[in-house]
Amino acid sequence: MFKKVIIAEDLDAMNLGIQQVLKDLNIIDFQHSKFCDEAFLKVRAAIQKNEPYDLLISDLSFKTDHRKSEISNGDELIQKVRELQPNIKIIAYSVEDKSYRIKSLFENADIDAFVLKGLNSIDELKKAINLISISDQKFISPEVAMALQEKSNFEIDDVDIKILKYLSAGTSQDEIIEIFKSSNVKPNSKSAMEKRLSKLKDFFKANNTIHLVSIVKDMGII
Amino acid sequence: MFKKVIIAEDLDAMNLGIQQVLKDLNIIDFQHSKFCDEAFLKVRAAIQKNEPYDLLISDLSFKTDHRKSEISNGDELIQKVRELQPNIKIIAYSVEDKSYRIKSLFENADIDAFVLKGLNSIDELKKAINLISISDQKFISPEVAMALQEKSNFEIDDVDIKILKYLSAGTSQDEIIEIFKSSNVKPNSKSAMEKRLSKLKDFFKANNTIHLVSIVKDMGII
DNA sequence: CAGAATTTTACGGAAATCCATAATCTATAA
DNA sequence: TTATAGATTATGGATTTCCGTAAAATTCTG
Repeated sequence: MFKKVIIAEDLDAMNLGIQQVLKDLNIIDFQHSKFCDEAFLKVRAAIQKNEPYDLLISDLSFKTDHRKSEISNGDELIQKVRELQPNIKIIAYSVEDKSYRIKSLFENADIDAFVLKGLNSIDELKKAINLISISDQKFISPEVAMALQEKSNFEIDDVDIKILKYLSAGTSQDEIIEIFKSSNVKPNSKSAMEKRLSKLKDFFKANNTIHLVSIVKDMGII
Repeated sequence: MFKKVIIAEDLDAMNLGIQQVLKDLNIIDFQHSKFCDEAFLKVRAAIQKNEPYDLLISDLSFKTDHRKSEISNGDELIQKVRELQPNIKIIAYSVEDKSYRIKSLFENADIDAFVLKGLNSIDELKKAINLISISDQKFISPEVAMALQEKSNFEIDDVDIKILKYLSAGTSQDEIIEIFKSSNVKPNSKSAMEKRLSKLKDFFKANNTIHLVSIVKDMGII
């Protein structure tokens, strides 16, 4: 079982719940941070003291603070911790249920478990901790398990995301083309833009561009 | 101090935190529901048994369940409980920080306190409970206190919301007009629609309709 | 290198939206 | 009743988006 755990979670009420879980599992050496930056510093300090954490439980979304922070969300924190300490086990514990993001956490940050905050998440969190403490298996909440199976034949690339972000920020298609041209983004013709949008609308089953932006916003893609 | 409390909160980890607060305040008679419908039924049952609750602490957003539910979110629950039992005290406890929605809770559902889930929300929750238990004062988390001051000279009415919702669902302006006509919504001409949209875009400083929908989605208005 | 396949770009007409102006309707007060 | 202000609707033209077709460019393949 894990000996030393760090929790990154901003909501204090939620923190209490997680700590209860750890106590139930007889894990007594744990610390928590309400800020990503702080959590990262603690991880680094622990390594330098040669007493590294062996488990990170991190939320994904954090309240944006008045003070400027290096790391603004859980995804980034997880990514940086993984780079710093490749052997640490990481559990993402979040209400985020969009397969796109969950998939990316497993693929890019190589997390060990994804537990969906929900009606029975405390049990799942316990299960996840137990499982990954004794093996290298991955744990994922059943409600979102299919997220990993879903392989979309259609890949959304960075340019697509860029276009969608510009659109949702009120930029017209022509303006986006101008921006792309002046910043040397590869396909930058009116036709290419229209074709991309058409594909996106097709893929997301959107009736029009407003609908498309609305959908991808809901999905957390932008 | 309150004698009998009901909590409506779906996330179990969060529930633990709230229950800890109540215990700290020596409130022992409390129940919680993970579903809005269930919470409402409990409130009604308590009234019929002549042992009504004197405090409701409710989250705003709930996981949508597979089973169809009458009441789908905290706003509706609060509204219905307020109608059923006008003298009950109500605390909304949520991460929602959009002034539009908070304002509406105080004005339409006459809630007694709004506590923002955050870094120090447990203290605030205690303060809120203490305050409204001994007086009829309102409590609101300092982070969002200005929400109530903000008086917008421009009123967004139900038709505006309806239009924005239809737009974000992929309905074209012409289609919305048809829908309005066949359901006898008052202003239902192309011009009226365009004028409304123009005012909304002006008010929200949106460049175009995509931008507008994007903004109001971010603000939680739709 | 030649040819094929794919991607990018160009073009044009249809449709939708945007925007300003004017006409019509409605309610209220003199 | 009539005048007037405000709201609703109508109209038309400019702009933008939509969508299909086709040319041009690039990449892939043998």
